[in-house]
Amino acid sequence: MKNHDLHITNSLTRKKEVFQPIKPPFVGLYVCGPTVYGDAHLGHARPAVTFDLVFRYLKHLGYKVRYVRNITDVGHLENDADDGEDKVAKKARLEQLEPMEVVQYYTDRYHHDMEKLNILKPSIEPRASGHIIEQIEMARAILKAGYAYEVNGSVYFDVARYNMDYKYGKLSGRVVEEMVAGNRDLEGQDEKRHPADFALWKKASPTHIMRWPSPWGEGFPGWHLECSAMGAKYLGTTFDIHGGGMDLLFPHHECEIAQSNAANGKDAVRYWMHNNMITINGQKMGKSLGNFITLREFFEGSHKSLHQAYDPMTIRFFILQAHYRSTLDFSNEALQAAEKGLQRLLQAMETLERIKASKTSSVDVSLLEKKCYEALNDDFNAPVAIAHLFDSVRTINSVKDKKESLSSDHLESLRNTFKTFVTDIFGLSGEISKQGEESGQIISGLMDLLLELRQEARKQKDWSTSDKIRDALNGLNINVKDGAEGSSWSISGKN
RNA sequence: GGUCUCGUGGCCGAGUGGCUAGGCGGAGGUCUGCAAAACCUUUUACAGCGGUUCGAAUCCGCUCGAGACCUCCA
Repeated sequence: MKNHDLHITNSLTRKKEVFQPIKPPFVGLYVCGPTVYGDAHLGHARPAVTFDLVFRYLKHLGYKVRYVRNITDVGHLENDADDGEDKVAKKARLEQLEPMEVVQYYTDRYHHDMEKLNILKPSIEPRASGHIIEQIEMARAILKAGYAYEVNGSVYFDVARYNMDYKYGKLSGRVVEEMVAGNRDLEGQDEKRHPADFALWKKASPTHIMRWPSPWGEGFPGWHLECSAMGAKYLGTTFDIHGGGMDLLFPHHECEIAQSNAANGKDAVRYWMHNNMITINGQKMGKSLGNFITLREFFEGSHKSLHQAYDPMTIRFFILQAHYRSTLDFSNEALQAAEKGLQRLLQAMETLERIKASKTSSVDVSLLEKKCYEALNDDFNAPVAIAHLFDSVRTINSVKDKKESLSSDHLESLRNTFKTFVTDIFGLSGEISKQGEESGQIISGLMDLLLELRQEARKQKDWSTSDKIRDALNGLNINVKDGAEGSSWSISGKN
């Protein structure tokens, strides 16, 4: 285990707290995954990248992390009214598919997008529909404890009753008494005793497709219950970190807290982490607003708002350049800036492999590693760590230009630090390495040959031949750069 | 209406009492057969008003503006 002084902003206290796992070296991390009834959009990439960073960094520090990210495939209703339709079931009805076909289709596509973004797979990826029994058991426990009631085959959480023994609303700062007045009128809430009550189990109407037997008749679980049930099953009744988007803070996470306390008599989560939203024209990118752009559309450039296609790594870097608790505003300009910046960073890493050590160093690079750790220990401040790395990029390029020098110790230290942070922790990788060992080797071999031929032409001042090679490669999005030490090349972004 | 967050230079974004983050863009220069890249210099900041302080972008108050949640949303 590395020595560290990791601080995490806990949404529950709204303060930065020292991170102390319950049972080191183990860490339990639960993150709310997607409801699989549509393609993932840019907004979905935010928690994925954020908690991928958390996962990677905790592992890097030496923790044994069990990372659970669920797939919601049942119980997520269009709205809170009794006639609210299940999101998955609705999609299935519209497309005339079996609900599980919808689930499988979008789960596969989600995985594909996540892989492109170089998101590590979670340790466990449980589905809500695979844990009906656990959810029924939890609902029973809550009923038995007296914090829920049954009406017509549905089970509702009794918020008012719960609030007498615990404090409902401590995460979102809501007060139960005040929630009645502010609540909008929703039809079909007759069964609930209090507007703030929420379903643990819903009776299935005769036409409802997704249904399971339960002590209360055929039905399906409420949305909030799955996370509580699956978190407890795989991470224990108390675990370290629970993450998700800020928009889930209320009611979803508030309900989770209540369910866990009601069922187990204690809080399930030590540290609540919430990533902020991605905005577009200053407004939240979201499904209901219809202003979202899917990740596939970004990768292909196939959305009318996009001026070009964006590499998944550009998206990843774009997200890492902002702190996870800040909103991040999308625009083509901002993404293009991220694309250029990432190229500069990755190019410097390649340069780092090529430059040769001197006897002495003219610059001090020993502090870089320390500064990067300090940044990440401060609530995973990736943008600050990246800024430090960019400072070293300038140094690296100056060494390449023979304006500065590095000793072999310093050079080695820089290489290690860049690999650790850029590759391992930030999960950023260049195009070439992703193409597989074999084809990558072939390409670099071919490029060496081409550049050698071009160099010979240049020696003989045969500019037409040398420019022809360069222009043709340019046409393939390969940039040729002539330096003092010969020429180098890189693959540029797609246009 | 309630709860909360935010307003930083052309753009994206760190910072949260004194030491002008960083990236992208613009301008000038060095290098180069040309180009690209790189390097150097440079440009425009902390919404407004008041207060606390030796000192505020940073703390407090007010005003204006934007957003999130209160229904599903990452």
